[in-house]
Amino acid sequence: MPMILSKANENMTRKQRELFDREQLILDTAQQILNQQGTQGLTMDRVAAEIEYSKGTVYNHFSSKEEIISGISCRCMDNLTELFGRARDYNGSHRERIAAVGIAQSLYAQLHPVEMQNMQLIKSADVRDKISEEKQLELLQIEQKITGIVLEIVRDAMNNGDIPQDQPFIPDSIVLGLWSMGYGSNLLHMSGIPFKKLGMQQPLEMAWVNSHKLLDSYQWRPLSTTFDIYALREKLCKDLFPEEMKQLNSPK
Amino acid sequence: MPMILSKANENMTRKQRELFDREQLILDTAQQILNQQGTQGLTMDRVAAEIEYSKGTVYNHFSSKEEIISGISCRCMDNLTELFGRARDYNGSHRERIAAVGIAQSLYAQLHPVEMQNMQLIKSADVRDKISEEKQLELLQIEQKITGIVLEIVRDAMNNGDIPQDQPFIPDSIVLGLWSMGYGSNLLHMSGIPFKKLGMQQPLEMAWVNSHKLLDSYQWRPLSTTFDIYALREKLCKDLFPEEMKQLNSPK
DNA sequence: ATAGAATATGACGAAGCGTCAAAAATTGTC
DNA sequence: GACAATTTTTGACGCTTCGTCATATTCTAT
Repeated sequence: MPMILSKANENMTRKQRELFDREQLILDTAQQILNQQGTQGLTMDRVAAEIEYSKGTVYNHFSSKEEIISGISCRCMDNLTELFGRARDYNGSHRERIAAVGIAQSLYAQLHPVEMQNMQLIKSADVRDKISEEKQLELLQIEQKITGIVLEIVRDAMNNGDIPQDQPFIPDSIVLGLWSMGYGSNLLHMSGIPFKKLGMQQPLEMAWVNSHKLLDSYQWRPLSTTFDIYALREKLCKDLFPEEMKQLNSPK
Repeated sequence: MPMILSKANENMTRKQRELFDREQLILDTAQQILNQQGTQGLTMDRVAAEIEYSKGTVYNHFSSKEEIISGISCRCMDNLTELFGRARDYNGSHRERIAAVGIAQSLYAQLHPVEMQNMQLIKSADVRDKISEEKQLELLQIEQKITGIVLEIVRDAMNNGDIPQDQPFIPDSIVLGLWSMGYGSNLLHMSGIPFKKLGMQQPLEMAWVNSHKLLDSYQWRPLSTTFDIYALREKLCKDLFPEEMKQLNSPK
């Protein structure tokens, strides 16, 4: 069996580089199919045909369809991590940074809805059981990395005195609160429930309001009662995610 | 083709009653398989074998596997609705009632994890596309019913003066906030992420805390700073969900 | 009792997954 | 450069499941 490398490396032989490149090609192709035709449109035969190799070769790289999907998810989560990283490194108050994380998530969900679905899909027990131990560990590590970024911002804010420390479970509860809210909003956003028709606001829009409500409740200063959250959003979008905003607003 | 009724009715003929009963039998059987063997374990052939009819007969009732799953989800959502109804009808403050809704959701998630997964599964685009218009409408209507219960509690609270009305988007934003948080927590709870190992709290536990934080932020009186949320939880569990608590604590 | 309608059946074709023995390509050695 | 050993590729194959449909069976009403 061939040696497959999931991470690029300096001293790879030509052969290894070839294999690595093909692995990326498979993921690229699969992702494209996924975006165009959804999960059912993604079949191993189709991927094989598309990359002009045989099915067996595809199986040399990924032992199942689920492995491919989780491979795609890993890359997507890396991309999301990069956006989160920008938020963490933002030169502003901690409250602004944590807000930027929320924007990052929302932007990503809007720009890459299919990928977002996949990230959730691989969390379901059925799919997870079909993924190898290694891939599961890889996913977990990325997940930890993302959580770590958020946790770091919260801890820094606490050390900086922006959040009073008189409450239990902080910073866990803040992280989980924001995480749940963000996740849930995304899920509702993609659920196809016609909120507009039902005379309700959009979940993603409300997530922005409610996240700030939550942070206010933890007394994370400056409180949103002292500034305009929509002005902040515009500022952060412009400062941190100009490219993403352009993509979002351009006619696809 | 046979006439299939999804709703029970007073003046059904014997034949219609038979068909209706069989439809329930199929759903019961499928649900059992689902609980024991997961989504992949559920096949049309297996259902047919189990109910001792042929596959064609199963297809006379449900035109695809997804239709069965959404049928199960409808029944589960009805059950959840019943729990929510208890919360709404609770003889206590509005804040206590909305809190009871949160408990209802959390209890249901713990008692019926597989069903909860399914309710989320049918929201994914892939599955939704395979469900008939009628079933989608039925799902939407139940969803609206559930939302309506929560909305009703919030509106009553506002009319009662428990929530100040100086903020925009209320009550939408409260409903969506709680909904997102509840959904997200469930998703994380079932995601298999080892929060305990990572030194973090359990999502469902944190959802309880964070929901109250959110309500506090909307200044929904009485504020959680004036009472013990854990004592409240115990009281509500005892008053409203004694049977469910017993099930939860009994060794399955 | 019997015709006609309603319902049940399971063999069948299609599609997709994952495997594996054989074929092809690559590498190393003299 | 020839040749053996190893690695890689291939696609036909077996298996499972879905959903269909012509045929068989059962029911109903006269």
